[in-house]
Amino acid sequence: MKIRRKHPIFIPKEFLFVPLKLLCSSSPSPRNSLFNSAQLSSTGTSLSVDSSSAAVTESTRQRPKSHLVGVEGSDDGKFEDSEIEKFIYDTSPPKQAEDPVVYKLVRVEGDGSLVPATDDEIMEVADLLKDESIDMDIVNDNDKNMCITIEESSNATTLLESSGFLQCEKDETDAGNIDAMVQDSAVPLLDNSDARDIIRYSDAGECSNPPDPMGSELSPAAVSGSSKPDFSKLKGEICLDNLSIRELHETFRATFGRETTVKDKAWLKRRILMGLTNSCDVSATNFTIKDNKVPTTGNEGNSKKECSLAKFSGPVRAMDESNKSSAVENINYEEDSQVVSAKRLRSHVLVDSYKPDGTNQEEATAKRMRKPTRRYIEELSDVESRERTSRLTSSYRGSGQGSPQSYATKSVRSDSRTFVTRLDSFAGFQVPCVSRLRRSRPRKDVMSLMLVEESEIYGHTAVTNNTEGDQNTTQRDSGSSEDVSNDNVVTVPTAKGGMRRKHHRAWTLSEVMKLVDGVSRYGAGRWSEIKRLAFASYSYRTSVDLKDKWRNLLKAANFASAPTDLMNSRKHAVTPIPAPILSRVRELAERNGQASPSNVSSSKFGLSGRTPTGSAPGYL
DNA sequence: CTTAGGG
DNA sequence: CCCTAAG
Repeated sequence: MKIRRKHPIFIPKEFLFVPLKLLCSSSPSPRNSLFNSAQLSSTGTSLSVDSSSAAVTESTRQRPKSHLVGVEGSDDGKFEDSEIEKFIYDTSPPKQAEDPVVYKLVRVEGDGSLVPATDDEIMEVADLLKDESIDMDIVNDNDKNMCITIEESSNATTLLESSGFLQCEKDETDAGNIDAMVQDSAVPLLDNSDARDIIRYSDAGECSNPPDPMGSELSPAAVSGSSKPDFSKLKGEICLDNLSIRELHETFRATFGRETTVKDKAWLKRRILMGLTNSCDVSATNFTIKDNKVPTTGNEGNSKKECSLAKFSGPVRAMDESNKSSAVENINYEEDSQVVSAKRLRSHVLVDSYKPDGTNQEEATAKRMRKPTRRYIEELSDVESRERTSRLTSSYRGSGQGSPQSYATKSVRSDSRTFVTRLDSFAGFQVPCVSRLRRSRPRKDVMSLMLVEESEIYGHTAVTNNTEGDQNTTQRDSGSSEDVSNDNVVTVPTAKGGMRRKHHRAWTLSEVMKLVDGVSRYGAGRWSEIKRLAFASYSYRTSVDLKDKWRNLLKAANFASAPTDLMNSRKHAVTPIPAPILSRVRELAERNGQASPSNVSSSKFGLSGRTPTGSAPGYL
């Protein structure tokens, strides 16, 4: 048998696969009512808490903010839009002819209404599916248990990476294995020539899932119960509130094609509603971080969700995890999903394992703990690491630098296997905190600087004093700035065998000018002042940095004054500091009674007179 | 914490 | 640039 891997299918958020049966049942109610009742919105934000569980349960994972609705239904042809028909795969298996599942691709409008997808849109999605080499099997077996498998048939590595999806059945680092698998995997069913192939019906036998997925994993009731979903409950206005548990169960079965033993009415309702929207916005919308805190406490909704999620067994949890991962990744924090326990994704999820009392909460919590961040990982030796960490803790704490109290707990393996990096105090979440291990400066700086700095044109003094703008973690972080952390970080071998980080950020001319200006204004030595006033925007320059730079400038200035050749060579090579600036430096140095290192004797001696250089007299 | 100086 | 010793 072919080896197949379940994989989320990524569909633009505006799109939905909606079973016609549900979408446009012959009921009197408008076709949109169903979804409106579910508070479906194109952004998915209103689909809070419950959507997650629904999504998870359906096991059709996709990128947050995508909706993939999969519910059984039959086409009663209410959609007149002919183009949609193209998307319908109406050749249901012979045996299932009486009750085929027909999906339509629809677009979700901002107001939550559904609009039949146009040809272009269909193709778009189709291409999407195809590009990702995914195919989705919808198995409709005799028991009416729906089995949706999304399989990935190529380039697992890329996909996994891009989706933050964890390699489920394999070892994370085993790329080769993946490749091998990929080659073994099924040829995509998708064929550009026919979008309908995207959705395929097949017998249970074709389901690549482990044998007997239904029987073994579904509650007995599902098997023994009436073999055909009862859609009656789904017709017309959905008014779940008025339904009894019993009815809810019916509806549930109609919606998901299987039974549930859950007794929780509210839960059932949510599940049913959400099952229709099947959004994976879990983390994206619900896990928003506010004020550096994850609203877990006191938020019934969230905690409840957690519970729900926790209820699901392995596969589901894995997906949940991946969800989070990708969500996080959307904010652009690279990470290795390390859902260690991630099993394979399965379409048939065990909803039935849900228990209203929320027993496994800790498990969920534990799961959420892992939040890999590949960056800023210390590769220091244990010794140094410890040293540094302790240092950081103590100084940061006391200084009230205000950065989230999270510390790199460390470690990476060169083989790309990243491990836990940061643990945040709150909610056991690891917040993608981009604070650098920069000594004495863990806060916002990182952000603010990126925006300014490099943008400056060399030699141009136009220093956009962007105030300490606290560019919050929310925005940005995409292209531009990364460098700060990535590049410039050179590891220098230490005597003890450890490696220490060396952040090198070349001083731009404008910075130098600012520095000179600052010195002239506040005087050399008052680095903290200068830093605060003149370098407010250059948060990455510490007062020490300024001091060092000034020292270097002095050296350069005094050195450059005499030999021209050397100066030139240096100019081109290292720091092309314009003569005028050096002059000023010299002038200032002299004014401040600073002796240039290399010139000590001379200055000390013949300082009675003004410095020879034609420095602008009376500057200041 | 800020400076100053050495590495 | 980092580290540390001194106010």
